[in-house]
Amino acid sequence: MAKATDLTAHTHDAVLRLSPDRPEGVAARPARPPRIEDVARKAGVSPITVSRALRTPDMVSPKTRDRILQVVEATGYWSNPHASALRSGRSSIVAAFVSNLLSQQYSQAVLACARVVEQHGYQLMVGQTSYSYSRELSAIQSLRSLRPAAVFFTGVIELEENRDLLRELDIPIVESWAYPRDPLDMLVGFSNTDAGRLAASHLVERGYRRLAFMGRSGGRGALRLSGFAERAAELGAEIVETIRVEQVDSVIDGRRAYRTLLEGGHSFDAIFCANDLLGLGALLEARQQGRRIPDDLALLTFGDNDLAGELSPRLSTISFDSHAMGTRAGEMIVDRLDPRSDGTLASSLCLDLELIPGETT
Amino acid sequence: MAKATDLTAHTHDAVLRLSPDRPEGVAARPARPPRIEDVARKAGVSPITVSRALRTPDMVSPKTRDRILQVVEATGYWSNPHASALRSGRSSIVAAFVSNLLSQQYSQAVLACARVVEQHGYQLMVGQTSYSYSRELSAIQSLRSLRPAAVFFTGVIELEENRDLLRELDIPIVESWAYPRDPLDMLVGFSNTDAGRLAASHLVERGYRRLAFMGRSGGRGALRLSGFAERAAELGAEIVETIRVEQVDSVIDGRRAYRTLLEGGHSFDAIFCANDLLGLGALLEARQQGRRIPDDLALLTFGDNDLAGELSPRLSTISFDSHAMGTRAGEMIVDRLDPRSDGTLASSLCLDLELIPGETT
DNA sequence: TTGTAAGCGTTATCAA
DNA sequence: TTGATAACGCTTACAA
Repeated sequence: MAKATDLTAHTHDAVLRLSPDRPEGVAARPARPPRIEDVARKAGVSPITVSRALRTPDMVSPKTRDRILQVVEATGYWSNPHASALRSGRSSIVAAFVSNLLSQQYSQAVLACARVVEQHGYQLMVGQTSYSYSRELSAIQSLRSLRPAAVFFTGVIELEENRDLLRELDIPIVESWAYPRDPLDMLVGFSNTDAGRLAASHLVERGYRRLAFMGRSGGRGALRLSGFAERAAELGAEIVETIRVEQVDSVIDGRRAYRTLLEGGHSFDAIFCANDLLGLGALLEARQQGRRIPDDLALLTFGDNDLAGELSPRLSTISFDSHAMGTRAGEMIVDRLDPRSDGTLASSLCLDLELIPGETT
Repeated sequence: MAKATDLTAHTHDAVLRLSPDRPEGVAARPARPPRIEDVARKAGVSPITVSRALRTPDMVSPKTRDRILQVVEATGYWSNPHASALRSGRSSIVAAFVSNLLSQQYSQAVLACARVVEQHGYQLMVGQTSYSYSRELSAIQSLRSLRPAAVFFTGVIELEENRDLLRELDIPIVESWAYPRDPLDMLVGFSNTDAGRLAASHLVERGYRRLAFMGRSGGRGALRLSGFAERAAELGAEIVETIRVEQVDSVIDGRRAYRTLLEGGHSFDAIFCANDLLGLGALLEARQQGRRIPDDLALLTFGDNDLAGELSPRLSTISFDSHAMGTRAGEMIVDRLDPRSDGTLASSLCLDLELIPGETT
């Protein structure tokens, strides 16, 4: 790939420099940001009143409040989140932990969540847990002193010890991407078991009987497989081979999984790929190897990947709305954190799965 | 897409619950995390010595240090980042701002950067600026009181006022994704102008003369276009049409751009797509419309998207290593923050671009 | 090498 | 409705 070097000549980019109209004589902002005390002095009140004007405006008289807000505006005051967090024991940070930052689905959910919480004055801090219990533990450890306002996981916490630690944080927690019976706190999920069942139903309905499965070996992959196997058995179809993959970072993993599947030597007429990149990779590899799809081989994938519907043939897929998932998670969080909330927002939600038939089944 | 509902029955996921071997009689951890004072008391030293043992181990005698670290381990102590940041005026947060969180390239760079800084005890906070000056401003505003240890931008800061604000933070700043003459501080970039020039050279060399361009209308898109136009003119090729797109979120935008291009009515034999999703979309749309590639139409794209090389036909592309970019950015940051650094690490780097010929030119 | 004292900027608590 | 005071947990500055 690209190497760094100073030997080759590179053309400098003629980057646009926009100079705003800055009034004459206005000095550059001071290096030290204004403190609450500066605002208080200029508004002729005490610091605590400024704090109240910003945090609980109802407790300050409209006249005083307006004067303060004017000074805040003029000085560009922004409260120091560290001081605030230290004193109050609660920060304005919402922590989000993603199993894999490179996966578009997780990013999408996190981004949607960020949009919602940012509108309510919180900031999203993203971390990665890499599907690992130890990474999960150190992530949670750091939360203990970070004291975020809330946490959002793109997954559920399995390790009992980590669950205990999280409960002790005593903050809103949103788990997602599955539909367990006993979430830690709040949940925006979908049923992975149903995803597998739906896959088997669809494939059998289309006449396929010799089924293969490929998916991640971890938690949700296993759930999808169990639903798939269960339903296939009910319908009298056979699962001839199961390919488990440790980590999926790119379509290349899907190509590899497909080749591994072939090496098994079993004959199969359909594959359920319980991960979007695996599905994409399998499709590309199978086509390249000259398999006619879906005549020689049917492919059904799982995941909210917009590329599935764009390829030709369009990939049949079981999908859910990861953007909505993040939005709902954000809404649950800000609702729980809002003292004026009436508490009627559901704290557990199971999103529907949608089978989007393409041209591969 | 998927709707949320409570009407449909969903199968609960039988989520694995792992119970670790926890020694009998050991109480659950206290809800209040241990403070430095707790550690100090147990180790028989003063709090400041604990602080030094963790932050500047060389200043503490090995014997004392070991005793302290043992207590730290036993108690699960983790310093309160807010208190630390408040007192020292510097937090362990590295802020990263991405133009578009959904773009794989940016995520990849940010993730790589996160890996590096996390190994040095920093935590990455991700924000999005959405290619907008006002979002950029509010992002920078929040940095003033967050006092992060450093900032990483997947882009360069154009607005002079925002540049001033950033300079006043007086922390390491890494800009990227371009090669301006005057970076704010540190830089890991590549030349967008050269990317455009390289594209024109390649297409003309392959015999194409009637060229079209599609790209984002913003800063880097404009730079790629200018290099492309410049070089095309030098080589006597004509740019028959230019499609500018405001925002690119998915391959669908590329499909749309291609259709817009057709509506122009000009004839062209090659397109340079200065954005990977535009290129992917254009390829899919052109193929669907029955264009033979590259006989009827050549396609060259720009961007570090691993899918380009996986499709058939493989997309010819001008690529750079976004992962390396993030890694370098992280290395620059930790080097600058490390008091023991000898300061020999280059603070500006221009990555090479690589033309990867596929089957579309 | 270790310790003492003070303070970072905010907000909880109590008082007016 | 507003204010005085103290404290959140850590690290700087200085002293021993």
